[in-house]
Amino acid sequence: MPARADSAWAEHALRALRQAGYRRGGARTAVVEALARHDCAVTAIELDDELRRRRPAVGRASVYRALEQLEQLGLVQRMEVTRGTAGYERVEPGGEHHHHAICRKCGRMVPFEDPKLERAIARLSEEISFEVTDHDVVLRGLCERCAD
Amino acid sequence: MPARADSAWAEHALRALRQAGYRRGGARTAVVEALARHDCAVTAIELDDELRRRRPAVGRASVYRALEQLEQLGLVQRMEVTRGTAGYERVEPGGEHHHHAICRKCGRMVPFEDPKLERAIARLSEEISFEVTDHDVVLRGLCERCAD
DNA sequence: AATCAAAATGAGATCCATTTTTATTTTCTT
DNA sequence: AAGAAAATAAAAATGGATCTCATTTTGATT
Ligand SMILES: [Mn+2]
Ligand SMILES: [Mn+2]
Ligand SMILES: [Zn+2]
Ligand SMILES: [Zn+2]
Repeated sequence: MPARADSAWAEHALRALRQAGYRRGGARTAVVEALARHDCAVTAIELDDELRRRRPAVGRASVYRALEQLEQLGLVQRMEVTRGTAGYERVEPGGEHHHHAICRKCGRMVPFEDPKLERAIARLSEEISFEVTDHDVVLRGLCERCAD
Repeated sequence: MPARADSAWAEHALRALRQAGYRRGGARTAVVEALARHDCAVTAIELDDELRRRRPAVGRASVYRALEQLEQLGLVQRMEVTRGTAGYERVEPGGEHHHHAICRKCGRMVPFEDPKLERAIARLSEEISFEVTDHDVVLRGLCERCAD
């Protein structure tokens, strides 16, 4: 499960960025810290709203840029949360991660993890003629509240 | 595996549409037939390109409209094929379906199916407090050709 | 076959998340 | 401190998707 306000992840991410040759920069750091505060997927727009009002303000382009770099380094995971908009959430260094069940009615997102599922995916990844590095599983349906 | 040029699916879809109360219409029928011709995901833009040049031409809006209706009825499955663009492919009435491995470099999409994976998902769907009706699995990485 | 309300359609306008551009500021090495 | 490279922000551009609305088609009813 995602730990709330994971500052350990923030440090991990900042370290990895430096390691990858990126210089330190205020905007990118702000994005990392914001991501560390969220325990599930956030959209770039939401992050932009949070960071726009800062002193100094963080630009929208910088948010997208940082997210892309972080995704590239495997520090965040990108997924489509609603039609046409992507959500981002941090990836824990240990490799532990979760997937999501998304309510088609209200949009609520419920995270889950399942070792059996992961095992099936791991096995499958070996079998197919494809060098699999990531995977994504989305369950869709109705959440508790919306189920008639 | 997806059967090539599945006209049985087209008839099935057309029947389901009528059944759902839709009148018959040239544009929608053209979209159904186009989908039947593709054995893996196609984007709305690709369908639009195919159908625009017809006599009479099918409008972009009609393509999107038909796709949404078909998805609503569970006749097609929507998925994000590349950043920001959705792909659609037919859903076989029997419930058999496949998932995709997508190359992050060249975009190639390789379909696969795996009973063990499906079983893991089915079990999981029972366990969580969510009325799961659909699922989607995407493996990402490098295809044979692009793997260094 | 003629009528007509409802449904379907297509062209273009519009929306909006994301990307690109560009001028300016910051970082960091020398 | 100086300079080259990297980072940033604001604005413009892009492009897939959606909306609008005038026109055409459908299918039930006469
Ligand atoms: Mn997993
Ligand atoms: Mn499946
Ligand atoms: Zn819900
Ligand atoms: Zn490839």
